[in-house]
Amino acid sequence: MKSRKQIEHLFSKGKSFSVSPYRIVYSFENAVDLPHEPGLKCGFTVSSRFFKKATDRNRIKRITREAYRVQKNILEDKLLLRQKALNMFILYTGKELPDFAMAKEKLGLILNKLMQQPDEKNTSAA
RNA sequence: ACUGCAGGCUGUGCUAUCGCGGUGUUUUUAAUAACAACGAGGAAAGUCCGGACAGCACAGGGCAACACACCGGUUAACGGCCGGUCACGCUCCCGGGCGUGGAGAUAGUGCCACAGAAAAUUACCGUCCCGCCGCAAGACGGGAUAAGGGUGAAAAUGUGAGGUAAGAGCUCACAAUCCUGCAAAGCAAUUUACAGGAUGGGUAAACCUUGGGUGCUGAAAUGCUAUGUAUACCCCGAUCUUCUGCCGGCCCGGCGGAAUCCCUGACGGGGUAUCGGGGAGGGUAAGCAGAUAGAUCUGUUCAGCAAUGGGCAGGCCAGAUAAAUGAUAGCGCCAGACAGAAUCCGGCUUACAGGCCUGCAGUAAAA
Repeated sequence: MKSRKQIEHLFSKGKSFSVSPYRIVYSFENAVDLPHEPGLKCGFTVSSRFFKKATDRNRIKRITREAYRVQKNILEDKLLLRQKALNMFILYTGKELPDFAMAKEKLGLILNKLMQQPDEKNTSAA
């Protein structure tokens, strides 16, 4: 996610949940622009309140981004199947530096949880 | 070889797979895809100085504010750097090395804790003289005195002699510091020498004085494009779509008459502009420029003690905009410190595991 407007919209209107050191803000949209592309946009952020050094924040974002990249294709397939777009933001709320194995495990849990969210939304909207 | 000091350099490497950023080439209508090379630092940090660049302001001068202050050089500039000079301190193998500092305290005002009599026209003790009382010791009163005591970070330049009632730079000799003049050396700071004068506590990161200097704001600067309320509103100017009479100080005003244009089937009703400039408000949060070829980098050579500068040859070396360097596996070692570009440079300051190099000194061994 790169657009300031989309991010502001996401944080004001989106839903959220937490998985231990992470907090996820997400919002499903109707995929109208590109029906053959998975409309999955994601951003990452770390609070400078807990990590004052820029190197530490970069490290956390890189590890999280890599853990997301390795596992994201299952979510893309599911979105393509349902013709939905998903905007999401992943915030790191922990206070200690994570390692990659832990980040991979947690991102797996997060993606699984997101896979089940579209059903809920469709039923509630209907 | 080890130790210490000083200075400089470096600061995980390779292979494979997957992935990220802009660029180039090819492909595609385009999106895109494939391939290629490149892709954080010595401090990118703190944002402390100085510039470039941009916008605004700007006759000249003054006031205020701010920082600067031995001399010369260097530079785009600097409070940086280099070289020199003086004072003080530390070290020393006594040649030197290192550190700190440098307009003015003799323009003026203020301040100097505690202690001490007194912190700048100093009299507590002491010393001396006079008066008075007393046999005397001495007490009291008046004066002189900065030699001695004690306090302090600091006490009126130090030593000796003369001098005196006792003393005092009061006088003299030597020494110290400062000022003035002058000679020699040096671009200069300054050094050396001579003559005359003075004896004055410290503090200017207290106010202040002197000198030369500084416009203000920062890339969220700034310029352009697109979208759009919008044929909106207000003001000004020009052209014009009107002509004419009366009222009114004037008018784009009011009343009357005549004519014309547009919309509407018509009565009727409505409209009557265009262009340029400005004001006030709203919307968008997109793109491009700024923005990465430069006080540039590498090598070499010349000038210079050096900082630095010139010449020649070659190179192009991050450019994002929620913001790119990661993951996995293997090998290697001392097991990877401090730490992440955001307009760009020159410095300063601070942080930093380990490794390497140079110089000096010491110790030990060998020749």
